[in-house]
Amino acid sequence: MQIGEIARRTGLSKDGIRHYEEMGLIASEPRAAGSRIYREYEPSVIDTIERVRQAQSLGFSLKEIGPILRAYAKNPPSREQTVRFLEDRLAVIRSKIADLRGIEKFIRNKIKQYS
Amino acid sequence: MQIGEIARRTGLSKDGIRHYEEMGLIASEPRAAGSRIYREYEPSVIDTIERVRQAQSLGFSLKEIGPILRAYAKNPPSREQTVRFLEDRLAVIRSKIADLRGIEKFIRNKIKQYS
DNA sequence: GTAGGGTGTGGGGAAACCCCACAGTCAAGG
DNA sequence: CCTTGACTGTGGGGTTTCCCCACACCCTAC
Repeated sequence: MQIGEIARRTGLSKDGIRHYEEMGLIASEPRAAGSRIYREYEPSVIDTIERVRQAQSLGFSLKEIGPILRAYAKNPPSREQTVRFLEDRLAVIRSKIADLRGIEKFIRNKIKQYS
Repeated sequence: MQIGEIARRTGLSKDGIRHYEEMGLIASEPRAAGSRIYREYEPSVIDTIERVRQAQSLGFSLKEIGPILRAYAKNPPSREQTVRFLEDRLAVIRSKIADLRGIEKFIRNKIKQYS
């Protein structure tokens, strides 16, 4: 598969895909085309990209996701590990929510003052 | 006041202060020192920096904050304008909260699945 | 006069891409 | 056979909010 199709199927731009590849999140087989080299992807990278996006939505950076993907591929974590992991993330998300709630409250108070 | 004192009083690093200045958020009087020029700040920039930080916490980028500061200095907005403005921000914050809640729910479901 | 603190500029880096230009590849159509 | 159009590659710059050097100069105190 060429980069364009991966892009269409994942919604991630070509630049984004190349970026993921540079970051070591996905891999391609170089295919010679005249004097040039084109990237040839296996369809499975689509799944990988989707997993990456999920991990991102959990608040991980791409740099963190690389090791995670690799660890996962080598030996999928136990249920317990997974649960612990998810609970950690839950805590992170909740603290972000708490921060935003603080801001929300701040704004509401301001509005009260002004109206 | 020199940059170091501003930094100490605001918690913003010297680099950060120079950055704010480049962005046009604060100003300094150049003061000659031998063959060099040092920045000399008025104490009021401390307040300005604090206002900038507040605006940031409301979700504004530095680029947006410049015009806001200037507009505010020229003619402070009416109560109505202020309220409308704050309500907009409130909406933004709330939608961010909603996004995070979605993620929270997602993680909670995952945890249920696994445990 | 030298040490120690402050300050200046310039440059590189981080995050996760976007966007543009220029150029080569390839298949279809005339 | 050649052109056209869609696709791809690389290289470079830009975004945002600073951080972190390195090197050099300023000034004060001892």
